[in-house]
Amino acid sequence: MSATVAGNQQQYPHQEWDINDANIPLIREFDEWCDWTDGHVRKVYAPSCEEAKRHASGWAMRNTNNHNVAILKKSCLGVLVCSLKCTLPGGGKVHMRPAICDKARKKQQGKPCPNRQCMGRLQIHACRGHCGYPVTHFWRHSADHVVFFQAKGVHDHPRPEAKSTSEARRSISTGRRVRSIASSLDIEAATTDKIERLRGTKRRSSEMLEIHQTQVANLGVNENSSFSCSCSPFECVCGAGNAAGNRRLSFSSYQVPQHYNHHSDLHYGQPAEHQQAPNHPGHQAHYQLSQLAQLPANEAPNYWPNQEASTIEHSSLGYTHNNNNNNSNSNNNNNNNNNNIALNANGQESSSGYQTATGYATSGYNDDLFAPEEIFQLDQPIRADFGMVVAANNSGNSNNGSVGNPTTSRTTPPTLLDLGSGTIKYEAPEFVAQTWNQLLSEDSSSSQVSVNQQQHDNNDSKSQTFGAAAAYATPSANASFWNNRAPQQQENYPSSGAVAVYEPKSKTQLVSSHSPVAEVAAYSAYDDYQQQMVKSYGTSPTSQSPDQSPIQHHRQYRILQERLTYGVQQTPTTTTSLLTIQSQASPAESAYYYQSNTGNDRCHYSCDDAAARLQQQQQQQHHQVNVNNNMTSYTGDGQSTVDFAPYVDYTLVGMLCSPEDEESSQQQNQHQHQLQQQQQLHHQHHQPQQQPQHHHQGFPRNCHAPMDNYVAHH
DNA sequence: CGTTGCGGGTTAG
DNA sequence: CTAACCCGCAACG
Ligand SMILES: [Zn+2]
Ligand SMILES: [Zn+2]
Repeated sequence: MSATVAGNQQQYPHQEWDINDANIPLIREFDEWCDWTDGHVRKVYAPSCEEAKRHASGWAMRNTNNHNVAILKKSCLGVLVCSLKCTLPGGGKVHMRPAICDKARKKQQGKPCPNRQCMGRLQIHACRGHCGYPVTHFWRHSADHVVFFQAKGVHDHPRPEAKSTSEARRSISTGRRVRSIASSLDIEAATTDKIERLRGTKRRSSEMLEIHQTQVANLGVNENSSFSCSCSPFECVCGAGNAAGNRRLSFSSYQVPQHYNHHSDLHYGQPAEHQQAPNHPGHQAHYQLSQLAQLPANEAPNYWPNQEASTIEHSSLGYTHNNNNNNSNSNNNNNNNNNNIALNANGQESSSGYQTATGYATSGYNDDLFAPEEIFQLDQPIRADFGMVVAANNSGNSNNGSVGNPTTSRTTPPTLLDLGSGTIKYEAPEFVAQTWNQLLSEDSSSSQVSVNQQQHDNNDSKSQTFGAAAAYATPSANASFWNNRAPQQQENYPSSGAVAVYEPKSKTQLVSSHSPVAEVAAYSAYDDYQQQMVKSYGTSPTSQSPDQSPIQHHRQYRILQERLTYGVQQTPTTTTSLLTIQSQASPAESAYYYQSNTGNDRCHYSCDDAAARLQQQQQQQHHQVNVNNNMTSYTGDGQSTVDFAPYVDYTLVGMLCSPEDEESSQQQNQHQHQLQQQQQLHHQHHQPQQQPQHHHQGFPRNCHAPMDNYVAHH
């Protein structure tokens, strides 16, 4: 993960910093941008990182009032899934992006499933990854515009489609329908992710889109293969044809050039082995530096008060720890957080695993699938590409694949790590050093954990860190050690538990948010809903089934239009299990997991802290890690893994429509779920997710504990 | 029409 | 005391 903080820390357990800390850690290196951080993660982004400045995330995060001016807090809205949990033709699952705005989100719920064949409705799978509550992201800016990011909790749901995708869909929706939007979605998702990864930082939505397109173009439909392009007949953008061969190329174009973006890039294509990517430490760093200089202070939000950069602490690292902490929530007080955790890096993403998993697969090309809007044709192609690649690499698995992609996938389950990042820097003092002030804020609870993390990071991190640091930093130090930690998680796929059910009619509630409880209810409802569906149609609920009755078709048809909007995703979840399977790469790379952590972990970490940390470190590590790694093949990054998978599926997909595919994907999902469950078992605390808890019930405490200080504004 | 931030206010734990 | 949420407002695109 992240940037390295000044030396010590990492090496030492504490290293970590907390968002609430009064002092800003010195940073050596900046982390590379990660859209899909999962788990308790800490990252430090360069002032030049646009995504960071925008407080962006692949996850649908909405702003939440923590009454702390200095720290921006956001909570996860989860993902929109099909009430029937159908599998897309491609094997993927529906995983649309929830609207950030409450009003818009409400409208999304209850809409027909994008999968034409499916009679299901969209429902929100609320995030309960942080002690039963949604995963939270905290953003703070130092005086020098360095952006500090801290995430708490591991997402217990698949990744929603990329923002760009949803945007595209939206725009499109107005328009026509192309074929399988759904599939597109899936694809896109996959692709985008991939792309992003490839690019690394860049990605913005716009970029993303572009990429997709290009890719698409390149990819084209596959020839024969399974996919056909999603483009509308008239509008085919992708160029279908070629796909495979091109695919890579296309990618490469993007990716390649860029340095690696760490993970992404290379990984993709490559088989696990490559995983690593090149490190290029150097340049990035450089640029960062320069940028830093450039940036005006103003722009940045003030989350962190400026402190200036001082050089600072580095060593301390521990810096500081937080004492001060603020909490993110200001409401009241501040406490401190305590410690920090550290984790490592790499992972950044880790969690996602499930997501990834899903995925992809297929894509759908099926026309069937989608509905009207489908717009995204592009995506599909893309995926294909990816998929292709992946497939090649991994081939075997159909799973999700995972492997390859970083993007989606789960990446990492392994990854997780939280912390990790910060390091203090000595070195580049200039940059970073800062002190924060503290603002307070919530949680940051993290405290303690000292774990380290780095390793993961390493891998991931490798990529992540940029240059400068790299250069000097002790590489070894950080990385080496390792031992530490990196937690990873697996994916827990959420069983659906969380999902809100869409209740037919009435309620369209927004589930997402918060209370764990609500969700529960949903569930049950959900089941009912399904039953109903079944009865009605007689056929299997899921759309998938090839055999639909005419009637169904009609319905679907109708639905399609509605769907336009929705996205589908490929089965992400599955991945996890897959992942495990996979290959893995060398353990080394991968991160470690914390299993425990993962799900619960988070809480632990944040919440429990110390204990958690210990456990994590020790335990997790390896096992998990390995697994993860393997899975991913790709490398380190968590993310990636998953994504690829889809591809793999892809091939399979060709068949797409066939139910089978779905099944496989489902299976995967199941696996994930199982994993999750297992994890959960381990951690009872967490309960929240599984059952319905009502609000606060359970976990919270655990979680809370950590927190500490903050300031309150008010 | 939707995203992003802000911030007042409430409330469960 | 905390933190999760609700809700409205405003700027922006
Ligand atoms: Zn469905
Ligand atoms: Zn989430």
